[in-house]
Amino acid sequence: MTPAPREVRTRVRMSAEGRRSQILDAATLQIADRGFWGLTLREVAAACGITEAGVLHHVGSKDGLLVAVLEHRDLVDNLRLAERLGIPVESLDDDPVPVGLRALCSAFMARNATQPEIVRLYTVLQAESLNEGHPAYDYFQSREKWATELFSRAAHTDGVAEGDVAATAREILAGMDGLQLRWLRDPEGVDLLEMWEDLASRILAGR
Amino acid sequence: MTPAPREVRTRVRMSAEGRRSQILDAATLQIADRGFWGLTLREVAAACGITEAGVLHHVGSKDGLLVAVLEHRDLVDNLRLAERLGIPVESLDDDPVPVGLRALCSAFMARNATQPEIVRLYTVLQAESLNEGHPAYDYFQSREKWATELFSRAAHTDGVAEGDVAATAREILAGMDGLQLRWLRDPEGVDLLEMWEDLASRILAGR
DNA sequence: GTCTATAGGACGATAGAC
DNA sequence: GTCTATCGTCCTATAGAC
Repeated sequence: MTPAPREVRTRVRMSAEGRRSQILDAATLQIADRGFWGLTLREVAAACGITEAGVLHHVGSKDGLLVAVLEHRDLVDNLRLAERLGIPVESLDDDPVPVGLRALCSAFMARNATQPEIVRLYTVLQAESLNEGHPAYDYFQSREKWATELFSRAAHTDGVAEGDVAATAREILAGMDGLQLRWLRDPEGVDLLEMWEDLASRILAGR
Repeated sequence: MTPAPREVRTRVRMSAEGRRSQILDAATLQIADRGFWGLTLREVAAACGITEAGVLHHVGSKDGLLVAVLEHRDLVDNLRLAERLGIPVESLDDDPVPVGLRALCSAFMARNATQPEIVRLYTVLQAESLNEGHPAYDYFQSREKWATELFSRAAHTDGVAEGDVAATAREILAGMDGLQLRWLRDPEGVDLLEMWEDLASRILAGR
């Protein structure tokens, strides 16, 4: 018997940037599937056609991979949101925000409806990171604060009564998360945007 | 130097029932902290003062442990809910339900407010199990169905317009999940029941 | 009912060659 | 920039003694 010839797979050569973004994409999917504790460098490496050492070269550590994924999402998703609103990204941080609460909400949900995998990523990590020991604990604490303030500013722009602003923002964020959960569990059976518009009307009625 | 005497720890003898319930309690806390993928038999065993083999003797496998935890919660939590409503557990399955929607919701949330660790358990598993490969996928699919039907029947009892029943139930469940998430992230900063009563009023206004 | 012992992998990470 | 090789650890599960 002649020994099977050592298979020399032609590996794809990539630029550092290209490889890194391929790694982030693979990790994003796997975190959405199994959360951070279920993420393995091995599977990410396999999906990219390189070794675990290769992955670590680009992101440093498993924690570093998570951070990189979240930073990348912040960048991309804020851009997509601003695009839908027809405003520059930076003005999301302006006070007052150049857009009303209802328009902001709709843009948010319309964007999310186009990327279920990303919504699932956030849903899983948001729950997992309720524990202080989770590497994304701080990230999600400040993300919640950021979102609350953004929606509060938009509520203010819309003329919602002063005392109601914080509660309104909280109810909106809560409703979004809850509806998205149901949409992810049964994407065919429910229409995210239709559910949202109905709930939003009720939350905002009379304020 | 005399060698340190071999420490013979007096192990606590327990009945099978007692040990099993100790195991379920320990697993409940760890799943709430790290989800199913982060759960390890080692830590559960350590918390109970026995070995991994000891844990497996009682629950068969890691999957079996998760199932046992969820079945135990169903039993206990439904009892606590029925108690608050002043009805027997079985009548939760009656049609019509002997209780109105608003009362059902309030009892639900009042019970949950007393057990944050359990709420966290469900929050984490509900997100993790969005993936079909998760051992609790089926459980949460049927739990969602069960809850939707329960709240729909209560809505019907309350006289909510026929066409609105399903949407109402969905919005209520979504709102509960979303508010609980915020409460778990900042238990001191927000009042779960106060937030809920305000949101519930808005969801139910005019139906 | 719980133990010891162990199998048999999977995991994250590092060092150093190419 | 990616590899091979390896370390040391953690993991679930089984077999069989006590």
